[in-house]
Amino acid sequence: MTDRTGLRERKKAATQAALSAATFRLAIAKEGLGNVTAEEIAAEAGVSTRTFHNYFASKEAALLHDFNETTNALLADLRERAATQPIWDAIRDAAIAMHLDEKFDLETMRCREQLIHNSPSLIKEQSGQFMELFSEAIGIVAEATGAATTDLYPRLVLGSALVCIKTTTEHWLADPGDRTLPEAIAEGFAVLERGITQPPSLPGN
Amino acid sequence: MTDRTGLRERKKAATQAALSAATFRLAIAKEGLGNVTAEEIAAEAGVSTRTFHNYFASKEAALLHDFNETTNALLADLRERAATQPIWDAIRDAAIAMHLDEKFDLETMRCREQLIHNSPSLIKEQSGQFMELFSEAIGIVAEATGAATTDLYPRLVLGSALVCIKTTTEHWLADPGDRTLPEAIAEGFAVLERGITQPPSLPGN
DNA sequence: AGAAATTTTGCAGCAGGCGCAAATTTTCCT
DNA sequence: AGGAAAATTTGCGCCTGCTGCAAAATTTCT
Repeated sequence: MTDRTGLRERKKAATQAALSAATFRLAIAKEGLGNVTAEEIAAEAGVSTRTFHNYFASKEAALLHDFNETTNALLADLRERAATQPIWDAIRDAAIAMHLDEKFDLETMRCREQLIHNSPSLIKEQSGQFMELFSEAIGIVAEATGAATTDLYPRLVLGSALVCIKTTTEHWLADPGDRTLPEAIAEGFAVLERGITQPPSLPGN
Repeated sequence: MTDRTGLRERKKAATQAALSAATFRLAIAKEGLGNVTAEEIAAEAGVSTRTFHNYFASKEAALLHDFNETTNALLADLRERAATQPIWDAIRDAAIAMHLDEKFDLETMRCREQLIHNSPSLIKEQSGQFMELFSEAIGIVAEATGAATTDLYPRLVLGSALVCIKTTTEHWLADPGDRTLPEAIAEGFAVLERGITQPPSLPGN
C-alpha cells in the first residue's frame, strides 16, 4: 500500500542513497568534495554521469542528501505536533525527538561536519537548505496557528529555534561530554526560553 | 593617507561598484539573475568578461556586494563596541546603528529582496555570507570576552541576534508601518531579551 | 621620459548542469 | 506468458561558470 509502485520507488531510493554514499566516501577519500567530480561519483555508484544529475542538482546536494531526509522527518513530526502544542513547544519537542545520535554514529557526523566546514560551496548549500526548511516550517506554523506567513513573531521563533538546533548540535558534536544530543538541544532551548541575556553558568563577560 | 595608493585603489573600487550596479540593473531588467550572463554584465560595465571574474567569483557575489560592505561595517562597529559593552548589547546597538534605511531607498531594497527571494543560488550565496559574518563575529566576541570560540553561549547569542536582524529587517521591509528600521530591529531584540516564549502582543496560538 | 609595478585582457581548458531523443528497463493488462 | 504502455537510464551536444597563464595595456615612481 505504501509502496504501491513498489519495486520502482524502491530502486530509485536505492540508487539515490548509493549516489549519496558514494559522494561521501569519495569526498573523504580525496579530502574535500572539491577534489571529486560528478563523473567519479557516478562511476563509483555504477551509473552514468547523466543519471547522477537526474538525482541531484549538484555534488553538494548529493552529499547533504541525508541531512535533507532528516529535516523532512522533522517537518513531518512538527506538522503533527503543531496541531496540539504551542509553536515553541512543538518545535522544541520535535527537535529533541530527532535523536540524530541514534541515527548516525559520532565519527560519521564529525567527518560530515569537517567536510562541510572546509568547503564554501557546502556551507552555502547547507545554509540554503536551512532556508528552505525555514520556509516550509513557516507554512506549517501559519496553517496551524492561523497566523499570516508574514507575521514577525513566528518567524523570530522559528529562526531562533533553527539556530539553536544547528548551534547546539555542532557544539555537542565537538564535545559530547556526558550528555546525549537531545539533552544538549534541550539545554539550548532552555537558554532561549529564559531570555537570551541571561547566560547559563559561565557567562561570556 | 587613507588613499596613499590613491587613484589606483579608487579606480578598482569604482569598477567593482560599477560591476555590482550593472549586475543589479540587468537582473532587474531580465527578471532574475539567472537570465543574466557574466558576459552581459561585463559588457554593461565596459570591461572584459575575465575582468569581471577578477573582481567577483560569481554573479551572485557581485549582486550582493553592497550587502557585504554593510556587514563589514557592522563588524567594524561591533569590534569597537565589544570592547566596552556586554556582547548582547554590543550586537544590538551595532545592529541598530546600521540604519540601512538611510543608506538605501526602500524601493531598491525591496527589489533586492525580491531578486534574492526568487533565486535559489542567491539565497545560498546570502546565507553563505551570513555564515561568514557569523564566523568573524565569533572571533571578535571571543577576543573581547576571553571566551573560547567553541563555547555554546556566545554562539547562541550571536546566532539569535543575526536571525533577529535578518528577520526583522525583512518584516519591516514588507511593511514599515510607522516605524524606522532601527526601531523595528530594537523590537525584535526585545523579544529575545524577554524570552522567546513570551509573545509580544498577538501570540501565534 | 623611461623603468617598474600592476591591471586588463584573451585564450585554453575543465567541469557543472540541462534539454532532448534514443535505448533500455519495469510495470501493467489481457 | 506476452506484448503494449509507462518510466528510467543513457549518450550527446550545448552553454555557462570559473581558473591559470602569459601577453598587452595602463598606472606609478624616479
